[in-house]
Amino acid sequence: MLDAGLHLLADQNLASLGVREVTREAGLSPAAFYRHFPDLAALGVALVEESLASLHVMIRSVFAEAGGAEELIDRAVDVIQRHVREHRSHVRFLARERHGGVRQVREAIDAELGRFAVEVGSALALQPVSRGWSERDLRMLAELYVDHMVSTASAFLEAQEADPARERRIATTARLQLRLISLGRRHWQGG
Amino acid sequence: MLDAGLHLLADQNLASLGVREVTREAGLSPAAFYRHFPDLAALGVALVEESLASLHVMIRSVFAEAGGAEELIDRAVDVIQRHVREHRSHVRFLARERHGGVRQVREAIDAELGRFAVEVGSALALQPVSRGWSERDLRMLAELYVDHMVSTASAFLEAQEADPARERRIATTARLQLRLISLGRRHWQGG
DNA sequence: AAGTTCGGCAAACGACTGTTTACTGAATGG
DNA sequence: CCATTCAGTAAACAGTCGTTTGCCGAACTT
Repeated sequence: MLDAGLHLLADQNLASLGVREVTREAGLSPAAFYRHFPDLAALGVALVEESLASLHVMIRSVFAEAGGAEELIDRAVDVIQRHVREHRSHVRFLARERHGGVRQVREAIDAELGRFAVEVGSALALQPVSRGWSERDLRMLAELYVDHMVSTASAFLEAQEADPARERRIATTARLQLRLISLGRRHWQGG
Repeated sequence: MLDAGLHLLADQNLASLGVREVTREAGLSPAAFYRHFPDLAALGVALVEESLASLHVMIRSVFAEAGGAEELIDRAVDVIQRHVREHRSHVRFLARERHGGVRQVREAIDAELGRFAVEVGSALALQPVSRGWSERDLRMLAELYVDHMVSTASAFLEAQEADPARERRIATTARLQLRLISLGRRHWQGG
């Protein structure tokens, strides 16, 4: 049933989804829906959880093996690109509902994205480059990285309908941007 | 009628909006809608145009008077914050429909955001700091700024429901991030 | 003054909606 | 082996929906 919903949300958004629509897609009767969810909002929240499970795995795989700044950047962009490719529907759902019409879902996504920033922050704190950085500056940097990741993922999402050239352009741009940020990081001295 | 739509889209998204709903809000009969738009998508596109008109004015006001990097950063964040405050509905609409369920609207927003990046790029090219920058690097930087602006505006949007403390925190973070980017810019040498 | 466009209305069409109810068979557990 | 939970069904409820049609007054145009 989650799969049915996700499939329908490919070109629709949660607020315009119908109970009957979902059950029809799933091959069930309308009443069956209420056996599993009270609301469509509840189904949305369930989809958020499903979508974000893989995200934390993803970030850890970036910082898993150490390496210079360049390798880290390349690996990060690669991981984002692959993640969008392999979890297209989930990523699209998150992008769409992040500012969508259903508050519960919006808040669930934002909360999870916040936890994500904290996780990135801890990983950054362990890098030698961050020696002497204040808590506040570290959090600011983590948020910058997360926002950048979100933007990049969105860009991949729109491109990745069989347009490899545009896809490569996005990857190149993302790498350059990360390199510029990394440069700013090395010359940072206090806020 | 545009106003009625915009008002309803405060807690809904375009795909779930109904013709009857809009006309009811506008105090007209359902049939009246079709005198002005063939579709609800058409109404959406009209709203996009209305929403983005003020954006170009806004950016020009940032670069209007010159000044050091610091003044520019402060002014940019100020302008974004004020813009979100004064055009709340329009900004919310853009954020919501940028990845929303109606393709025509999505594409209209993306196209306009692209033109926006070009405009920022030209402005950046005029700054002394950009001497020796390649076309590609300039565009990359412009996109980074635009993405950052979008993220910041979204953050303001969620906060600005009578939560001034969180609002200040966002402004501070945005300024720090821009300062870090500016730092990376000064030390950039070719891609 | 005559004609035409413009923006509005009420009414009607069938199709689709969310949700509740009462019922059924299969699995589970004591 | 009997009771209970689980996951499903069909049918019905009163609404709402998008869209078309025919009609009407006011405002321009010529």
